[in-house]
Amino acid sequence: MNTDVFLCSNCPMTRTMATLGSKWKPIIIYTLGKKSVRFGMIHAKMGLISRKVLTQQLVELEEDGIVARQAFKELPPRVEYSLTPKGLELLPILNMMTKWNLKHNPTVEEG
Amino acid sequence: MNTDVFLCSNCPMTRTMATLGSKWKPIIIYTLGKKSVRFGMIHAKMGLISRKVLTQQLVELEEDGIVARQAFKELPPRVEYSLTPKGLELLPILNMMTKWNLKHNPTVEEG
DNA sequence: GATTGTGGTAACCTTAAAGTAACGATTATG
DNA sequence: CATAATCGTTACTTTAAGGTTACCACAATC
Repeated sequence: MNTDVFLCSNCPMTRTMATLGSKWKPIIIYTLGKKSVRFGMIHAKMGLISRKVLTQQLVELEEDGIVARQAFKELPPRVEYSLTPKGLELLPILNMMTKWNLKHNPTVEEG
Repeated sequence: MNTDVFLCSNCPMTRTMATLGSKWKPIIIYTLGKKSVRFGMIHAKMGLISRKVLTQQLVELEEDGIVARQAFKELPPRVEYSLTPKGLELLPILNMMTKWNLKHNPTVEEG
């Protein structure tokens, strides 16, 4: 019988979850999709996220090479975010998660 | 231009992340794989998780229909956990996440 | 009658993530 | 010189997740 202990710190799945597994990151990635989107527009689309947290998450996503940030030297400032190739490759995974959920969870109507 | 606000509460991806996106759940699912595994064995394999948290996560996974719990009427007690069909369908998704990470993140050797 | 093995539970504490509210920089506009 | 627009930052508070320790039930064994 296999009794090897699973080593979290070195597990690619755990690292992926550590990268994506926050409340907002998957939604940010989905919101960006294949487009380049301004900070204010991301914020508006996501509705309830605070600007502080959105900034934080975007910085982390950029550090992880998932999102690219492009700042234009204009005033008032304009900053656009888009997915890198690495980030784009997450879209099919997020899509599978969506399909899995739709298949197994009957849609809940609230309110 | 599309300015629709994204509704998190009704988003299948967000619901999926809410279901899976904890520190331990993906590892539990991966540890179970296609087998039926005793509580103590899961705990031993996962190394650092506390029994309290493991119990908690297993209860939630069972409530979400991802894991099945089978208690044998023996003493000392024996309880085995396994993935339901719904849970088994997560394995390829977790696998894609693993592949994505291995492709993009050079393995880090620590210690 | 003390010890072992198994799958838990209960009470409490710590830490990490997220939320809130106010402010900063810069230029154009009125 | 006050206001608006845009993308932030800073300091502080709240909330949720996870961790720690000790305990319980029950039968078999010594």
